[in-house]
Amino acid sequence: MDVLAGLNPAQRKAVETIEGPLLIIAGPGSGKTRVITHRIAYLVRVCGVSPHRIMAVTFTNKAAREMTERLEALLGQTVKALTLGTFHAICARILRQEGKAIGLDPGFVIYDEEDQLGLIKQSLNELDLDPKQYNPKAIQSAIEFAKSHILTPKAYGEQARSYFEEIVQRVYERYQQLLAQSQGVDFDDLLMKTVQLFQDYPDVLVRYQSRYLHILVDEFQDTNTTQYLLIKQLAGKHGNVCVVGDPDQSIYSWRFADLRNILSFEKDYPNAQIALLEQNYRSTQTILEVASNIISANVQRKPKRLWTENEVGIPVAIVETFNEEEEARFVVSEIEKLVKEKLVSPGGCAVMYRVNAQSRALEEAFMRYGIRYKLVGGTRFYQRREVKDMIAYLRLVHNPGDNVSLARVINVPGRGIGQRTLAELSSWSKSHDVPLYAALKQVAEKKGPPLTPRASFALTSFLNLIEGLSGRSREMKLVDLLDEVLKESGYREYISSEEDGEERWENILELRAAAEEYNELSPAEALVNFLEKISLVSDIDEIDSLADAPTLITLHQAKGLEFPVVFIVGMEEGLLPHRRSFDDPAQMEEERRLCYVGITRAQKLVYLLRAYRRALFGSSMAGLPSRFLESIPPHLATSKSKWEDETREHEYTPVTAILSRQSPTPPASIDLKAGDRVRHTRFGEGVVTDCLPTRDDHQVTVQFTEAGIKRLLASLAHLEKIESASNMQS
DNA sequence: CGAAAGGCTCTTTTT
DNA sequence: GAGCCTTTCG
Repeated sequence: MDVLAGLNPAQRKAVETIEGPLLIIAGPGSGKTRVITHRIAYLVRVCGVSPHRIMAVTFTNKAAREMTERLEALLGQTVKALTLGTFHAICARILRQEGKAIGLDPGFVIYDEEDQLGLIKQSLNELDLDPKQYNPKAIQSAIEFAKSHILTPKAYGEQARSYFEEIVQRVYERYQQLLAQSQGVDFDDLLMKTVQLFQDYPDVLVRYQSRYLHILVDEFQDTNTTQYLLIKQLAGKHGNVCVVGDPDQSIYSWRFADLRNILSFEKDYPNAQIALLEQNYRSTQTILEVASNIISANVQRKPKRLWTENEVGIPVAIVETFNEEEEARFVVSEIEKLVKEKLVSPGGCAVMYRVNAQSRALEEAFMRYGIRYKLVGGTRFYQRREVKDMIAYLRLVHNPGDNVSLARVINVPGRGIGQRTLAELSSWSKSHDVPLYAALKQVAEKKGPPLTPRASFALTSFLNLIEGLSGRSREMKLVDLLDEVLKESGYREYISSEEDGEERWENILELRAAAEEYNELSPAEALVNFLEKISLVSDIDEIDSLADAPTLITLHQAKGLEFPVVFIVGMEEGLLPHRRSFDDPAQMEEERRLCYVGITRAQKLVYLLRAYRRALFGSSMAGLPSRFLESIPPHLATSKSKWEDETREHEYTPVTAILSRQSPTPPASIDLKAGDRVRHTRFGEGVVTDCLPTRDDHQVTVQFTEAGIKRLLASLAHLEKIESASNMQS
């Protein structure tokens, strides 16, 4: 097997350069995943590197899974020895192994953002701070900022510049104490604590440094400072670090991803080599040109020239509707039309938007037309209340010290344990410096806080419930334990009495099915592995990703995907770009990148829609067209207003008509015809074989001496006529 | 203790 | 328009 076969020169360089630091700048659709997998295969197959000594970091579990599959297909063997996963999963593994050194219990729980917010509110409460004055979400974000920069509460306090930041420091401090009490960590802790571990224990670091001969990081433009330092630590010995990314697709600065990581990689690694992947295999020339025009307006950017050998394609459609309902109707009926004409399958269409709230109008329209659709995102599976409740029970059984889970389910289903009782219990446990669970035990022995007999009884029966489950958990299959929890806690009856009980019950069954995969492991192992998996996975793997239906997705989530046809809705000032970015040029550039990411997902067709009025957050408001639309050269687009003036509809040529048009509108004159000799900056010299007028341009077919036959758009290709056909004849 | 009612906020969300 | 929180009342 030749792992270099079929790669273009730039890709080849990216695969073959294995010594020292390498920066791969990979434009959209440039075969990035292919390069990464081939590179690993090259290391293993050609260079004889043991998979055990390679680390590959991805940002999502999905990406990790896909990479594993492609790699196994390429190598024809499993790659278990390879360290391949997300930053968080890799760090969690290291910390379970080595965390004892920094006082971390190997059985630590990983709390998600909701748990995190709960702990922040609790901290505020304990510090007598008003959550109305100090928004818990803002504090959550500030703590995330701190942890993304390896700032401990103390260090954060030292750099605090405002009163709010001082408040944050106090909350952060308390919050960490609460986490420690429950032997819990949050997502950011996984990264920060690993870096700290390596900082404080050089011998541990050396072990890992020595092991990893080669390190690969995907989506490098979205790494934060902590992740950057982690990679720097790990690569500290061998220095073979390969990072892959595209600054133009950096859209997570609000999670403190730092574009400087990729922009200044060469500074930090002076001997770094660079591979530029600029050939696009995904989109038409027109789409690529539109995208390039949009992104070029950014100032904070290294210029990059994307090109493609794909066909010229069709102008993007800019459509204006009266409101979001009409916008949605247009999308749905257009999809229906395209599908009917067999131009695309339903699953080849995607509708993208800035905020999740926009999906509602679309969903309604799809439903009204009776067309199935796939909604990506929304409330994720493991975030659902009932699923989290069940997980909390399991966590509690596994680790009774888990105060967060205990607080979550102590009165779910209702057992008459109200706020009053809980406050009593928690203040008692705080003053005696023991976990809530220990306080419960004291209550049962009548040594706890003074409570009414009623409350006392309720607490004791909850304790007995958990004790009983814990006792039996050691010899039960995970699924049986789950069933036991459902039965003994009364959750089953509770759920069926709920509003949408049926749906919630089905989610529980789904969780149960996920638990069944752990049947072969010992009860203890099964529980631990199950809990680990679900805390690091955001969703059950796209359940009906196989269904042939259009996808509804946010622009953020669309990164890394591709579709033949892409609709971007809500191209309005305030939405895309989002109003929150108005006063910050850096954020405005990120909005632009977001738009760029959306457009570059498309292979064949792009529709950009905007509504004159839009109902969002209750009220309906008129909005101006997005400034990003102004970056699109008019000759690359067709526009249509569906409402302002019905006569204007005639200006718009439906895509279907363009696709099937035989005799086009009379084009503007052009100075090229068949037989002309021309020169192109990239392809060199050639002869025009055909010149076909399009809507307001010309598609020129050229037989190049070196590069073969290419179809080019006259306005873009900058063809220089070097010899006229008539001259040759005369 | 818990249900009902009114007030406030509101982006994106790989882990 | 919905979800979350606080307040109020039975």
